[in-house]
Amino acid sequence: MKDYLTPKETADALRVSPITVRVWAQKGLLKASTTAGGHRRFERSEIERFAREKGIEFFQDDGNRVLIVDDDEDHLALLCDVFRERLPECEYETARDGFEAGQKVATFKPHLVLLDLKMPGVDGFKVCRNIKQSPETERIRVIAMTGYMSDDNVRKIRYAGAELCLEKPLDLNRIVELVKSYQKPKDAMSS
Amino acid sequence: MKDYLTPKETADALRVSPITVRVWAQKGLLKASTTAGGHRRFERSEIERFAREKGIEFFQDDGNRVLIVDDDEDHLALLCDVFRERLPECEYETARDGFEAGQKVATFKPHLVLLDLKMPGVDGFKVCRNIKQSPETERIRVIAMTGYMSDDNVRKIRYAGAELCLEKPLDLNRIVELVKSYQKPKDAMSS
DNA sequence: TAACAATTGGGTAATTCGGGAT
DNA sequence: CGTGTCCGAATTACCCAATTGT
Repeated sequence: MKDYLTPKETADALRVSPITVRVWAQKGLLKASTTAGGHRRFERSEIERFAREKGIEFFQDDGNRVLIVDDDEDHLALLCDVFRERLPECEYETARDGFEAGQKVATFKPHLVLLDLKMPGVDGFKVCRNIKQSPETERIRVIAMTGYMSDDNVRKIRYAGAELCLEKPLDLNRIVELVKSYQKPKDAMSS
Repeated sequence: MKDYLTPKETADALRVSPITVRVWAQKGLLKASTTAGGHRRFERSEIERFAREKGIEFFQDDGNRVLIVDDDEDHLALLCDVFRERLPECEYETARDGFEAGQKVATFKPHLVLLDLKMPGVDGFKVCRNIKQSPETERIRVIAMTGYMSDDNVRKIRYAGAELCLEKPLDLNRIVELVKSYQKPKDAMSS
């Protein structure tokens, strides 16, 4: 996912004409960098700031992005393949440890995280808590996956903010249906 | 660390499509060497020259950013305070675990990471390796800190790509001097 | 070595951009 | 305040065979 937008993309995202975006940029309301040829580029974060300030909506959130976090390479590949085939309309990214998960959450901005809890050296609970604690990421849904479905585990992960906890081995049909049901709703009633 | 960039990497750095980079290369605006198969490779210094000549801040590399990674809240606060007082010209961010470290590396884009290796549930070696493996972050310097300065630890962290490894408790004067010495050089004479 | 996905180069056409006056 | 139009220039899309990296 690019971290910058062209003027037209920015205009589409703010539901405004490109000319208006240009004027805003000229007035300095919307900070921009420029390409070598003088065309403007806008940082995603800057547009978010501007939209928040003006109280308008930022419509760049098309597409459903799913981040799969698992330290088992094979398991990761399997999940990816299944999802890509069954839900090709989503984008997928993967992470093998906490660091990667943090990077991908920050750059890929997933709507949904499939989180394996059983990673040696990586605390899945902590990852979940981190996601849910920051205002920037708290709206990301988290589905936990664990091989040890103890009451304690379930309580802890729900407390950490996960939507639900699945037991491994996974019922692939079920999880595909779940992810489908967590896709971004088409009617975004805000009132 | 690679000293050349592919067209796509160059395009990302200059916030432009690969096609545009190709056009620039064809016009001779951007000097490039070619592989045996005819694909272009761009030197980092050449890209910097081009960016400077066109007057674009191609990475807003004004300011020196330091990320401090430590799971000990007190230690973290202490280091932060010391640095803020002794090196007020730098910006500082903190991370308490791998996830946060990933997030901060992606968003804060530090030039230097002070990395504590002794974090339960967080593998500092892995964090270092992650940073050094990705082209986006490989240029970030890493200074490791450990309470257990065994030969094995030192070897491992150097192998993971860290610049050096310090023993805790830290010599604060020394580490301040070190960070100072790792600041962005002011004279980037290219000719 | 073979296979495979992602990237690249080349050329032309289409789109988008910035600026300014309106 | 947001937008349409004109123009020259910058950027990108599209085609497809070849290259690269794993």
